[in-house]
Amino acid sequence: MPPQGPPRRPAPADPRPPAPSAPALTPWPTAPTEHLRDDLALARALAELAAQHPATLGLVVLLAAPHPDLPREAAHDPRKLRTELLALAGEGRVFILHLACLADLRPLQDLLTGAASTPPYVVFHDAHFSLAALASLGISPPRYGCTLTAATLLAEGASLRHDASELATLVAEQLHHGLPGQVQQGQVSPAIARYPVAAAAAAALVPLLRALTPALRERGLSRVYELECRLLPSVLAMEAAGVGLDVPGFQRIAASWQHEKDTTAPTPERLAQLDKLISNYTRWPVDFVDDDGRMRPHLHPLATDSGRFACTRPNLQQVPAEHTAPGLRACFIPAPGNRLIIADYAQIELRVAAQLAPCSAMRQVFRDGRDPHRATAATLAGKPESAISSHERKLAKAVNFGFLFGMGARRFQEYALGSYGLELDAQAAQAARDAFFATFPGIAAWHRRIGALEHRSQREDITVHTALGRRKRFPAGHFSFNAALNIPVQGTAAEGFKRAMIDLHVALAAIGGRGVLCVHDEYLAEVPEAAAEAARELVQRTMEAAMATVVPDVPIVAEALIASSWSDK
DNA sequence: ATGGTAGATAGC
DNA sequence: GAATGCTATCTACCAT
Repeated sequence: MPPQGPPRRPAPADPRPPAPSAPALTPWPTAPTEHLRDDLALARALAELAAQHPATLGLVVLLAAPHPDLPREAAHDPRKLRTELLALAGEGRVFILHLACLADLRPLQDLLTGAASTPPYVVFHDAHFSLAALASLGISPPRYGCTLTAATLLAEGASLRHDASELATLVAEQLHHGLPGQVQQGQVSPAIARYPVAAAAAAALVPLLRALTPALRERGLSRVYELECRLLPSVLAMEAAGVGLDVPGFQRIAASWQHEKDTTAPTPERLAQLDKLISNYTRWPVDFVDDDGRMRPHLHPLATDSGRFACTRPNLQQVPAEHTAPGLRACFIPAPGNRLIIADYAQIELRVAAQLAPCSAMRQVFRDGRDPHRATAATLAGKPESAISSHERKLAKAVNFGFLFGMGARRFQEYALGSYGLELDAQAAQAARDAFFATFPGIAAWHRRIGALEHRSQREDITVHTALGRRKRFPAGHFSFNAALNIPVQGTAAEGFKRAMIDLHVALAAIGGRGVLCVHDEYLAEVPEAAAEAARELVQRTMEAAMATVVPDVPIVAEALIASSWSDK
């Protein structure tokens, strides 16, 4: 049961001395382990457990050994491997369920879903992983917690330091690596070999979460912990749904890149771009398209410091847009008889920044239904907003996005040229920066406040947080002004988006639709043709309402449209 | 061979 | 005083 996250970028050097080496996994008394190898034993044991009305259970999933020809990165994938053992702990007892010997899992289903009474609270170490494994057994516990989620949030984006968090990490490490005695070739399976560790971990999970919960509360992390737990069913459903790919169309596009490279003598820049496209995407149909023509990337809701999702295998959050690779997004399509709903937020980062800074001028722009780019352009050009040309607005858009998160005038020159094709001299760049801060004084004050942390950061840790309390800690000497501006904004937007995902999962199911992809502030769903217009409005309203709960003082606008592919506008 | 890092480039 | 940020993945390179 390793943590399921993607490979993280290398952690920044931690200035503190290394943590003492992990103690052996013996802080928890291990109850005698009871093996359940037949349906009768399972039914009897779980009936005893249920009779005691255990409020809280610990549950650990061990997958079967991967087939030798399975790609290594799939070796811990609950979607690709069957579950071999469950370790279930509660009321001082630990059961090992040998699933290969069990034909009828209804007693487990009844216990975990509370068929007879209130469902128990099930503690996982990695709920995302464990719920995926249980889902493939047809079991979806409605009440659960997650020690990995708690530990990750308590780490605050820096290296794990909290004692209890180290315990959580230890559980995962032991499960992954700490085999008690090496597996002998041809003897027991790796899962069987690990059952003592799984049993100990299952017994540890309840006290572990009990230790972590007050820590979450003290750090103001309870709300974001609850959010991350409640989010998981929508993530699992989205991963299970995947998104349809027009494989022949995709292959035609890939072939056209190859053709262009051989035959058209492209510029060095275009050649580099073509090489990148070819190497990145040509193998996608082979590597990532399932037999039903759908791609099912792995979503990682907790893998980033900001709270945004990461996406891997493949990363569908960086599929080239129309201007980079014409026709590519057109290959992402709904199932037959369905339409796509494509929805995203309008200027979400500016709106969140207006909320958090706070900046009354920027809030007022949005409350008036005005355009923030025209507002900046008006200051810049000394004209009323109504008289702004499209060129002036284009410049102001670069100004707003560039300076919001602390870009300097010099860097802005390159940015304006590279991203917007605008040539500016140093004076014009500085004037643009001045105009931005003059238009939005609340933003300027916010930047000054964050800037003032710089010198404190030399000798003490600095922590910033999002609307729901997600924290990012910069260890002393490792402060980043720009990240301190950006992370609360990105993170707050991510939290509103995650709330929307929870609500959309429920709302779409009611009309036969389902979410298929999420890209930071963009949500893709597929819905039956006949429900498309109702779904479009539902998605738009749901997204706006959810974001408004974390950004209450600025109007939130989401735009949703009905489409036949991802490229439709 | 395997593993880690830097730099480039794609997305929002 | 200045300073966009957050990602994943590819290639090239260097180390073991």
